[in-house]
Amino acid sequence: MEYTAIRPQRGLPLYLQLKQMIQTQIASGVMHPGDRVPSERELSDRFGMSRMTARQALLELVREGFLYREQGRGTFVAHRKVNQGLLGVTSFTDDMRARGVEPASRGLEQRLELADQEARDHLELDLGAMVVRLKRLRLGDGRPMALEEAVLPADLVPGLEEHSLDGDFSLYAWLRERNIFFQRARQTLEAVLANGEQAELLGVLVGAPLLLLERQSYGQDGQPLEFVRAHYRADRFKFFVDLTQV
Amino acid sequence: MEYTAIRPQRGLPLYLQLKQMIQTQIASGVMHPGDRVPSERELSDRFGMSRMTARQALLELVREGFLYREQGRGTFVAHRKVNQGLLGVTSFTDDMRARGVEPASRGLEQRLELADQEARDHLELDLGAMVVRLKRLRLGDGRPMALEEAVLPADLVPGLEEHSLDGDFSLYAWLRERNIFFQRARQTLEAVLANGEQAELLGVLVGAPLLLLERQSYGQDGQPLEFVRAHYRADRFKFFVDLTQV
DNA sequence: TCTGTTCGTTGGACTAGACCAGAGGAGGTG
DNA sequence: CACCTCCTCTGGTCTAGTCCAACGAACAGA
Repeated sequence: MEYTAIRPQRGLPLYLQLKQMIQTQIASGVMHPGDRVPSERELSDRFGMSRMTARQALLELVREGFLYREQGRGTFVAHRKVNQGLLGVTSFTDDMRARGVEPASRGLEQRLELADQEARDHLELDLGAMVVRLKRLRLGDGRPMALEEAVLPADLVPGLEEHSLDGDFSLYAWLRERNIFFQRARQTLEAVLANGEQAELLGVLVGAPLLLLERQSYGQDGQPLEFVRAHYRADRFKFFVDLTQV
Repeated sequence: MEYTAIRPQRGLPLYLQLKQMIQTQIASGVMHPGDRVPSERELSDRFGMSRMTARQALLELVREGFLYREQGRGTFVAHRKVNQGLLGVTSFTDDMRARGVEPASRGLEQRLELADQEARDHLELDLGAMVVRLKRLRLGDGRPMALEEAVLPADLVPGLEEHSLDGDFSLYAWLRERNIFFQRARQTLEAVLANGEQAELLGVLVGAPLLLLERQSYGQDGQPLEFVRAHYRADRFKFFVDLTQV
């Protein structure tokens, strides 16, 4: 753990500053899963805060899944990546890997464009705002699994429209590297029938059953970060949702 | 808020005792949604504990969705019932009501029986254990929406096998009244085709698309509480999942 | 070599205070 | 009457300690 000065932001609570510092170190790769985080007493000594304050930062990170604690041993960086940053959803990548299938993607569309009505509604943007639109074909072991279209506010993701979408590119990992985390999401899941374009790209017959997922994700300040619409091949896909009360 | 003595259970942390007391009062109907809970200072005075200890109990209940707080005003009993007790899933009842459809049920099977292999696996039971099996047809505005089969350990739900399943009976409400809460759940969702029995009961053609949901729920001690397998009419059903990082 | 015991470290629980900021009611003033 | 100020209540943050329980390493003895 780096020895950084703490009071960089006046006005922001101490425990939040410490929390963000640790969160950044995990996200940036300074600390790895399994690494021990300094103890409550060590942090409070080092940063000149009381133990309860350091404790509050650690407990929040534990609740959010970034750390885990073992009495008598210490506090450690969590292995599971909180399902790509959001409790409860399993991402395409996670789900595929969990079933021993190698995930990949093929970029279909990728452009910076003027937000249309639907995008403005979902992302709470004003007329004239720009968005980045990504359309990808998701593959599992090389076979088509899903068709996914994501729209993000352009000013939040500069450079995204030029990044390669092929191979094992993960949008969530890309965002995480830039310290953009999801805080909340609203997702719907339903069954629909494949239209011509979808059928062709996914390699099924027109009228085949597809799982349609729509997700609206919000960032840490509550601002909309992305809107996703994905069509999954019903015969090759099953959703897992892990739900925790705490 | 009732003035109950606090140290009824030695060994159990004070803040957990307070938390359980408040939780019980909400579940039992002593306190209603919107009611103000005593302030941190009032609770600490009344029960002879420090403010931080009372605070810990309140904050945990806030995190679990039973209470909400407003700075300068107070702490209140939450209106939303955390989606029938579990963050993230919308229950059949909630989802129907949200769409302005009146939910109802028709009991199909209901019996106390020896747990079969599958039930023992899902509920972590020993050979010879008994389970309660409930099979219901779920209706929305009188029309068939889903076929639901739930299996619960018999010793945890005495009397359930004799309770009427028809009308607006809610299993989760029944459990809540007995202070049985879910703590964790694992759910899968996939698309399947209707077989003969399902098609007849749901009023669709054989081969029609259905959404198959399987859920395994765990109680506050981590013991399995129920296993549910439900088939939803794809044309009439859409799942909502609200996901929160905190 | 194995088997306890001791001891330092960690997280868990708890105390008794402090100051701040937001909400809202009680009064006073125009 | 309408408006403003002040005072009290609330939760939010923070301090500087205490004692306990679990873990594990170092150590001592059979």
